Amino acid sequence: MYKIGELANMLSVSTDTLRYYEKHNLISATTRSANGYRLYNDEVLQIMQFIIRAKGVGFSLNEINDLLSIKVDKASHSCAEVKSFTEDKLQQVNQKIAELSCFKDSLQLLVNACCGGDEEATNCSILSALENVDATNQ
Amino acid sequence: MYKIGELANMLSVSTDTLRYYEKHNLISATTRSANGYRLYNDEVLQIMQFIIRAKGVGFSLNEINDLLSIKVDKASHSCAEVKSFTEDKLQQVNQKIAELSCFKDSLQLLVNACCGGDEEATNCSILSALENVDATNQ
DNA sequence: ATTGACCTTGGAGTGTACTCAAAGCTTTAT
DNA sequence: ATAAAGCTTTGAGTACACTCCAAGGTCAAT
Repeated sequence: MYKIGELANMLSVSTDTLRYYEKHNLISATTRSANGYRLYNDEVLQIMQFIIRAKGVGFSLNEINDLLSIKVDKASHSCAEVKSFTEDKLQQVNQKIAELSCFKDSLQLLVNACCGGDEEATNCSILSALENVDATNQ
Repeated sequence: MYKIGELANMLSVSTDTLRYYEKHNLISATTRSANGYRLYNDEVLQIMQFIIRAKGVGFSLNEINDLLSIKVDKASHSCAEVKSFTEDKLQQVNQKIAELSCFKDSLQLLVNACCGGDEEATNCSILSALENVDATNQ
């Protein structure tokens, strides 16, 4: 079990951030010690890693909350709802991947163009590089 | 040339947003009409599309500004700097793609598990699905 | 000529996601 | 035993990215 400072350290976030996420129901302390200190187990560590990743790719804390609340439960009456919600998110993720692939290709073009050929710099900005990528990729 | 309302409409953003981006040097009006109205050409449209995409995958306006300012210029003395900056961004993008791929696989697992097999729901949350994906993908 | 939809600027207000400070209790180290 | 570091809560402050409002000028249609 980790104290809040230990967990914060492992994740490179502040203790304030962990308390903020608790307040907004993204995580909760596994238990409290006799003196009232928050104690966390590895599951919370894992959830936090998920949250940090999801934030990094542009999901808001609300959206992350939605993602975390996805439960495929045999007994659930709302299985169809869960499925359609998850499918929506899947499509969002696919869209993000497609956009990032465009970025990647254009950045790669820039890297290749720069300092590569001495004589010609065919792409002089990320926009002109994107133009090339857009043209060939779609 | 488009007036601000026309451009905003094409992009599904507000005119306030366009003025906000101008104030923060992400875009600028191509010219002004005699009466002081902002007028935009297709280049600005393209830049805005880039900004919207980049925002969608988690880049801040400051980072987007950095991306937009990448210029591979034969005459530039800082070609090496540009190259290394671009390579850094490329790595960031690759990282984001890798994380999204994890998300994608785990969401796909959830979609498949839900309402698919009548008897078994092997993955009951995005976290347990992610566990499976992490284990097999890395 | 006047109504309504559009544009201008400047400045205030909002939501999200932290971040810091105050006042006080607990633990660890010297 | 005392100081430093770490924990608690509550509440205020900050940065980012808009979003809205006020006061006024412009344009197209009736």
